[in-house]
Amino acid sequence: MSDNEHTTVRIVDIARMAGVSVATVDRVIHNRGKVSEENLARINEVLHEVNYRPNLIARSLASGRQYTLAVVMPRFAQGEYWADFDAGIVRAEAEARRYNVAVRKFFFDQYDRSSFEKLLATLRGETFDGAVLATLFAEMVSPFTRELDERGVPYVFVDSNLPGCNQLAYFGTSSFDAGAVAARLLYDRLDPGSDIVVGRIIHRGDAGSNQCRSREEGFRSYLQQQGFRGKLHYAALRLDDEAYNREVLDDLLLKHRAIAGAVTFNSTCYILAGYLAARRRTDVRLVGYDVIRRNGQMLDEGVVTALVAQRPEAQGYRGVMALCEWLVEGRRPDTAENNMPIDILLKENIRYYKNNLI
Amino acid sequence: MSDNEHTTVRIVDIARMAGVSVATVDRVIHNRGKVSEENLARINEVLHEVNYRPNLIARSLASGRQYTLAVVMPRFAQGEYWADFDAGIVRAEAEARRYNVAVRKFFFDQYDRSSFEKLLATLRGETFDGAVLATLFAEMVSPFTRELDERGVPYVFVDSNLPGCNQLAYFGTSSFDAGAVAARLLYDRLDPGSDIVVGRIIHRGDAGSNQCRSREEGFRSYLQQQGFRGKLHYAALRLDDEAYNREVLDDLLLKHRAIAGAVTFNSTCYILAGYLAARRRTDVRLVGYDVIRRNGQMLDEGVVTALVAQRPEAQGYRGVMALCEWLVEGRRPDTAENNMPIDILLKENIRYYKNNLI
DNA sequence: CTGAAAGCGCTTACAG
DNA sequence: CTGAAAGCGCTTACAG
Repeated sequence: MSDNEHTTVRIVDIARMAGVSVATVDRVIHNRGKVSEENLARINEVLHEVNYRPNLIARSLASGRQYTLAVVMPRFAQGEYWADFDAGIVRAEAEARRYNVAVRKFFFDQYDRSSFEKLLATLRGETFDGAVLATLFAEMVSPFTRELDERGVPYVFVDSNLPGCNQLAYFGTSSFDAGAVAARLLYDRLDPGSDIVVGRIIHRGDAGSNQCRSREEGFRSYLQQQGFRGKLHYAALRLDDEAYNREVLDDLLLKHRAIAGAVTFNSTCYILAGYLAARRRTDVRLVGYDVIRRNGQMLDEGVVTALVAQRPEAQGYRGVMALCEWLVEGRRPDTAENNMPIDILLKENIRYYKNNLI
Repeated sequence: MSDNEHTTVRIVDIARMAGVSVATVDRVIHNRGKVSEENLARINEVLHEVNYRPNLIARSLASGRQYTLAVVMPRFAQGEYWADFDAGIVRAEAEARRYNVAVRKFFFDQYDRSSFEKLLATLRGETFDGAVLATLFAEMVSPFTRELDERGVPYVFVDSNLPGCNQLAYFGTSSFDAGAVAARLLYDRLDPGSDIVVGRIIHRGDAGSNQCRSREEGFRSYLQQQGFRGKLHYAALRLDDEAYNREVLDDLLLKHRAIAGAVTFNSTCYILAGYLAARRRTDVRLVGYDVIRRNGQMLDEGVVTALVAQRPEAQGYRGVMALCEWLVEGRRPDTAENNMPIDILLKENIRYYKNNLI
């Protein structure tokens, strides 16, 4: 049928078939306009006929186009939740580099909404071709995405999803269902009449993330369905004040003798765990979120019954790669809402969870 | 320091710095020999000095080198365990294509060792640049790897690891610990004195995979540690013979009234589940392996208490990608033994597990 | 609106 | 042992 020994169809082949030059074919492929109607039609026809697939490697090499991605995420210390997310970003970065995609990270303080406000101001002065946005401060993220829409900058959400925005994709768990999972894990080990402590970290200017709120809703909803008859008691704890926390918890546990369960809806369950271990309250079952180092230790030691986790590395990795594929190849993610697996960690399987990176 | 406006150092830059041509630099980079001692030394020095990083995209485009990977795996029907593994292969294939790496699949019948024998004979007549080997028939895989070693063909193991081979890497779970996880999940819901049924599928010429053996060891070891006082009863079941299975199980459950738990060590726990559902034996807790469709359904319906899973897609994906990176970039995997996460699925979190691909 | 030509960074014969 | 030159498939000025 042809004297062409190439198995893959190249632009020159298209050009020859359509009787034009490669430059014209290129214009059509990239919708750059400036092509006569008839050439446009003919070239498109050929393109379809041979099912043309561009060689992305050649494209990348030739174009020399550099993309920059902004990753907007909480500042973190080693061993904290967002460090795992960052590990995913680092992996994606290495891969994206091959396609001339660079990653710039922008940090805010997750416990200080004004820091996020300031960061947004900074972002307004920066240029980038795509953004990965951690949605902790939902009320501020939403309006900011309008600006990105206007600038024509695509963005991806991670951590928790936001309705009414034009996100290219979302990577994270269903917070509501993650709440139900925690409830199941705790309730499996509880009498229906037991009470439960809910540990909460109080921060300056932090009304609690919407993720935590959704988790709690899911948690309560599950208990209700199962006929839970006990009560939930809130313990307002502090991040680095062991003595204070001890006092609060001593008080609470003394007052409510029916307490046999405990839960936190963010990654700080090691605080409650530390207390229970110190007081030798092996009668209280504790369930929390995220496999950060200190939580993992407490699970290992048997103080924590179970952890619910959300693959932060995968969220980071896939967030970056989704933008990368969109920019470089013009390929949209198969699914916009990627509700990722809700992982369950027990003493018996936690040691392998670090090998979690995709 | 330089009038060169390039931020990345290219081969021409190296050549200029060393006072040679690009061809000579290329020879040094690829150890092709035929370079004088002094040039070799000088070029290597420059290479180190500037920390040269080749542009892989350009390399790939220029070399046109095609690699072929052989994936040796069980034949499967839709909805079966190896279909999930295959999904990972397919994803990796799409990615590897960009680097001129092609994938060829070679199938055997996992329940028929002679089929594997035949396949190995076929493989001896085929040429490929790397292989992903599912190690179900361990006794035959080991000697075959000697041949691959001689041919200089790198290989990766999946499913279960084999000692004493030169595998580039292994991707799979620790079968022993996966056994302990199943035991924990079952025992959590059992009285220490209850008996347990172990469901086993009997095949022609199949002595049982070493993966199942290891899982059972881990399972027993956990129970022993926890002070389990009941007995394990084996039920020899058939793949597609419901009537037969019913008879066997009716018999067993009648004889041993203490049975309150059940387990299978391969992916066929839906068989036991089907029986329990039909007989309305809600008093028997069942734990099994792998989120194949029929198992997932039974978990959803509450017949199965928990499933233990091993990320087959990730195993396939990472197996291919590891070989890809080794061949194209000469980069070895960070770790040779990649014991992947052991996942726990309950009714409450299974619906998100399909979004498991990396 | 169109095409010839140079170039992306590397590899590969080929001639010496 | 060495280097000049062509080419991988695509993009990008540039001249018309």
